[in-house]
Amino acid sequence: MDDTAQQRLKKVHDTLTRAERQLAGAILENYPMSGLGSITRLAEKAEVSTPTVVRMVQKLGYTGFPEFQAALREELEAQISNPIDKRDGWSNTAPEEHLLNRFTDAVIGNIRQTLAHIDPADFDAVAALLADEAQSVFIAGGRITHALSEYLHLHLQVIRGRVQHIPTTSNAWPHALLDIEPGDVVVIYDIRRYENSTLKLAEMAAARGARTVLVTDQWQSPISRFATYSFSCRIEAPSAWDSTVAMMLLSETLIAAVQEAAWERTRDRMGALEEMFDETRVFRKFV
Amino acid sequence: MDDTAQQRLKKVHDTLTRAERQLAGAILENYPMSGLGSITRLAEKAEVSTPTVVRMVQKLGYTGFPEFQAALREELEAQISNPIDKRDGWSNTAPEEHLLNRFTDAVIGNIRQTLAHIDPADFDAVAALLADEAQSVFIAGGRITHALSEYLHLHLQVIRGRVQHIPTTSNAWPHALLDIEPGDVVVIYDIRRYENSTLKLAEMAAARGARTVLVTDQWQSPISRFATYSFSCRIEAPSAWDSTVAMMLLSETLIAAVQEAAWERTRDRMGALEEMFDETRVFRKFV
DNA sequence: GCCGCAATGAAACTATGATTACAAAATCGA
DNA sequence: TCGATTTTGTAATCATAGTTTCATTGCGGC
Repeated sequence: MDDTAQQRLKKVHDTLTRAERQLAGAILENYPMSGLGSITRLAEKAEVSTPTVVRMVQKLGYTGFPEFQAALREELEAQISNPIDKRDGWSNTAPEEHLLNRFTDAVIGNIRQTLAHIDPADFDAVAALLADEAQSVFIAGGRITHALSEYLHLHLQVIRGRVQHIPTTSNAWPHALLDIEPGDVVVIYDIRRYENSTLKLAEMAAARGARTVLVTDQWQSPISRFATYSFSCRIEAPSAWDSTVAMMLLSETLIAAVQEAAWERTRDRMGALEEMFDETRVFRKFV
Repeated sequence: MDDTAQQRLKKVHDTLTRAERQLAGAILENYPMSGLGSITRLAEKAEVSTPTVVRMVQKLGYTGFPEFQAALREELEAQISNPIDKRDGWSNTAPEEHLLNRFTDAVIGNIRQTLAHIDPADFDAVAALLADEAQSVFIAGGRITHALSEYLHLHLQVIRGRVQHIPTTSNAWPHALLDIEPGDVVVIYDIRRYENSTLKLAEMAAARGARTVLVTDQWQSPISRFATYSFSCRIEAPSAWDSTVAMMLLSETLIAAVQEAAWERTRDRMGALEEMFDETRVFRKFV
């Protein structure tokens, strides 16, 4: 039982209570610095009471806070005096070459590249477009990107009305086109291998006078010819498949921007949604 | 006058008295650790009295020992914190405070924290579990996480057979339980607000002898009580909603790991899938 | 050698930190 | 839904850390 405090924290993590977990999280957040101040500051930072801190460090096996703190200091000292410990990886418990670290490296690279290529003006313009209830919004995704399109749709639905999801994976999508009017916005996710149906959809939407927002990969879907706005995201990963994390990030950031632009409305709609959830909970109980 | 304590110590070194120099030497001896204990221990170690310590740190420009100590902590933190954090701005064309940069900052932080909490051994164990076709795999997600669960399901389907998706948002999920047998694996995504139906599902799956893999947020879904393996991901973001990017990253990394573990099979299945796509493309043309 | 000044630590004091006891709140199980 | 149990924070208590006061010591000049 002479593990590091970090190891002990993880080991007992499951047996901890809510407040204690919250505290454990705060300690691990910038370990081990946060544990070096007074018990009061640590408690404040974790938004728990000081007795909770005492109780938790005792669960960890220390006699009290000072002993815990002394242990932290020792660990820290060992860490600094040992220059070999570079802390390069993302998971410091896994070796550098572990897939967790390799994959994360690649994804962070993707994010960096993606952000570097996005024009903030375009981003803002698209956010404004999606926030404006004057036109309808249609969201379409392909086989892989279906999850993303669904995710965007789910959130936009809360923010505004007149949002429709078009899954191009089924063959019912042409029906959705009937509702598209000039000026409407069509958001399309399309990464390799680019699908025929999605291209067709973009083409027909453009023909009907819709404005198209394309979220694609770095090689650019053929749809970009029809697109009013186009964002290319890096999707490379050490895997047989591509990584859509960067696209997810862009989508979430868009959602946040749209929500910010239409906050009054969003708040009202969220409130109404909450109420409906509360009502339906009665039904859930019978399931 | 905002040098480091070390610089200040050297600067005023000549103007110090005998006992103070002795103290300064002790502090510099293993800087900055020795300054992080109590004033008493530092005084003892330097073989001077505590008032001497107070007087000297005041000569250094601090109001008192606590302020001096806080300065040391800050220096130390800056020293050990990961340089990747220090990046100013992800999109160099957008201002620092643009949502694109703020959101990405938060997400990168989430990823780091998430990775720090994941036990590589657990990760490997889950990957092996999901790669093994001996047992069936069931994947369930809630309202927000439905997209993630669908994404995982889509990919696992290519890698292996006997994978089933359970959308807990519909009320048909209890039917899926009929197929669960002891030893089967149930992957559940659950973030706040934790849903009753998902909890119920986990409970019933556990009762049927299934092994549960939980992907949850840092506050931990109540399901963790039933879970064989549990991964907590940071989901905080400057938005009215949470960010599931870290969960997406974990999911993709899992997919990559499973695919690697069962590469022969995956390759065959991917090939067969390609063929089917080629055939069905004929149908698409008529759409 | 004596005086005076600066330096220093002992001790008293104050403030803050850590712990404990207990009651309120939340959660759980029937 | 209600009672029992656990969790959690408030407030009181205790301990230690930090500061200040002041007497003692050491040192240089007269």
